[in-house]
Amino acid sequence: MAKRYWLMKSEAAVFSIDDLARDGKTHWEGVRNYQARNIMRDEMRVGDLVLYYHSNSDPTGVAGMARVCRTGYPDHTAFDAKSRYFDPKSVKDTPTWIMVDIEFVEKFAAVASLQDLKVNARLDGMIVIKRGMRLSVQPVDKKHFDEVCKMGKTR
DNA sequence: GCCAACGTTGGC
DNA sequence: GCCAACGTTGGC
Repeated sequence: MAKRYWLMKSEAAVFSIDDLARDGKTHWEGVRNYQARNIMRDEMRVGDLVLYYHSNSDPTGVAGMARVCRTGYPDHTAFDAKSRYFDPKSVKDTPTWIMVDIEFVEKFAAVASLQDLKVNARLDGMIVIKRGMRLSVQPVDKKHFDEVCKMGKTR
């Protein structure tokens, strides 16, 4: 199967590209949206590349690149009553929520800001720049992926 | 099945 | 901090 490309959002204050660089890899826990879950459960493969997006940040935008290193498996934080991601409706036999693991690839020289993504005609149609788009795990066309990487490396 | 109310996301 | 857009819930 051909390699696919994704974008994943994280609040920079919660877990940033610097945190990922420090730790090397991480569990992508806490996704509580069915569309995003379905992507992680059904579509992500080891080796797929990920644009690492900082939301609620200054600037908000793509801060680096990561790679999927483990395919979907149950998100254990949903079972933990003390976790902020606890979901009493998710039971261990039939887990509602799924996570993947991703590993650090690189931090961009400069954040490819949302503002810059929006004005780049080569990125027309990219999901993340659509108004009101909240999906935290989303597919990215290869041509868009390559263009964002170029922006991150050359600015 | 409809849809109003509610909670959350996330840009600004 | 504000608030628009969105997803989910629950009454009917």
